[in-house]
Amino acid sequence: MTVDTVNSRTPARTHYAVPMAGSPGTGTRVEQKERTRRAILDAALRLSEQGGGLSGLSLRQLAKEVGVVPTAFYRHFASIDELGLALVEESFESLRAMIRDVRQGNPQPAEIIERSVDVLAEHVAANRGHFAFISRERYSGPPVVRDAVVRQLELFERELATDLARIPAPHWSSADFQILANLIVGAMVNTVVDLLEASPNEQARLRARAERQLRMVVVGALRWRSDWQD
Amino acid sequence: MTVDTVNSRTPARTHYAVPMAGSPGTGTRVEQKERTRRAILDAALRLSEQGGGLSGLSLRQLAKEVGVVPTAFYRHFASIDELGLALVEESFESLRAMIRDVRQGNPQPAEIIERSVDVLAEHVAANRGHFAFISRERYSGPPVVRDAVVRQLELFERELATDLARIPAPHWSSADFQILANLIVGAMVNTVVDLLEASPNEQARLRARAERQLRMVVVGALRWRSDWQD
DNA sequence: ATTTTGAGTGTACGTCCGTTCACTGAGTAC
DNA sequence: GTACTCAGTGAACGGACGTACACTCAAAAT
Repeated sequence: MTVDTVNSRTPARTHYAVPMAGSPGTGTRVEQKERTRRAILDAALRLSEQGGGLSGLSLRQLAKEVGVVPTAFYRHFASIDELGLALVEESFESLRAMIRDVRQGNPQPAEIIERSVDVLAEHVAANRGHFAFISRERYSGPPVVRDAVVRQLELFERELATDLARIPAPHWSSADFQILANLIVGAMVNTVVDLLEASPNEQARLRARAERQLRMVVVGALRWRSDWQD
Repeated sequence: MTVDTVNSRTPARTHYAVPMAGSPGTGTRVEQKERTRRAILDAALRLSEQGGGLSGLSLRQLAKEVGVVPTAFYRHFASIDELGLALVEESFESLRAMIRDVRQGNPQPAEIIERSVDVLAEHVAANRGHFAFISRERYSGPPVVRDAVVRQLELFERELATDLARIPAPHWSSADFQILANLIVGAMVNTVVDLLEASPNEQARLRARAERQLRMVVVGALRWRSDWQD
């Protein structure tokens, strides 16, 4: 019986004991753990983009993709919700890297729209997973994750509003900047969603569309007086 | 054995044979079928709003909510996808009723924005389920349903573009109207999403925001010349 | 009065799910 | 060199899922 148990388990080791793809066993224990954690995060992004979002993701499916037994998941996250929160964090880090990228280089007002859209398109292409995650889980997704995304997006919107407040607009209240920021963020999120499932030449069209929309909005904003109505 | 079978099945009839809530058995057979169909559609809207969207909806859950045995579902729809398509149809019927409601009465350009937003808010409040369904399944949701929603939304956008094309704007191309319509529809869908989970006094703020955004966009549009750039 | 129809019933199946538990064994601290 | 730690294993559970199948029994058709 003892022999039986040993025999039935030993071969499994050759399949599982070194679970990660690519460069397997190298490194210390914490490095190995981090590597598995990354593999889980990546697999979760990949699978939830194909399947029905994060809520439609199963532990077993995820574990199989990573090359690990289902229960091993719990060594890294207490639940799928917590995994989701980590992905929110990561995805918005992507987004903040993007605006940092926009800012650095040139604050010339004339080019800023074109440059913003270019950087947006680049970052969306380079970080599909993160942007798809944000725009998807914003509406579907486990309530906790959904709330986290919405909160981060509101934060981002407020930051944009304070940025916008530096443009010279005599008759504007701070509420007006907030409203304008909401409009712009909404339009850009819509652009991202469309970009994510567009062929390369459609992407060019979408970039042109985004630029024109931003220009329209900015032109409207410059002519706007908050005391016109209401 | 035969007796056993009969005995074990007979009592169930008293629970299920007249399944619908409210006014149960009245009417012809086709009326009764229609009543069950409606109950399924309503329950699907209700449950998918609480749970994880239409993709997170289970046949058994749905059947229990309706007060019917799971397999009875197949008398009305071949699959959940097909049920989803019926809901898309119904939801966009709601939306078209809304724009009909905007049009009738007054085409005064000065009031049209205020009236549009008012009607939007009313219809969203009156048809929560439909509007929530559209904005949710647009991104999550079974691929077939998702595609149907996206297609209908594009259609709606094109209709708005032709409506807009009647405003006097000398330097506009038809592509410009399309782009403007996209911007407006996007902003309104965002408004709907926010309205759906807002308290009554927040709803007033959101209506004011939507009005201002529309005004900003329209002001920008009127000053726009498509030959400015690109 | 009879047959036919079909919405709804109830059982049973195989599959996947999340989570528990005791375990192994290589890397680490002592 | 020994003891400890802990990422990963694998079996087992109870429950929910979709769907098949044969059935019932009033309403509709004849």
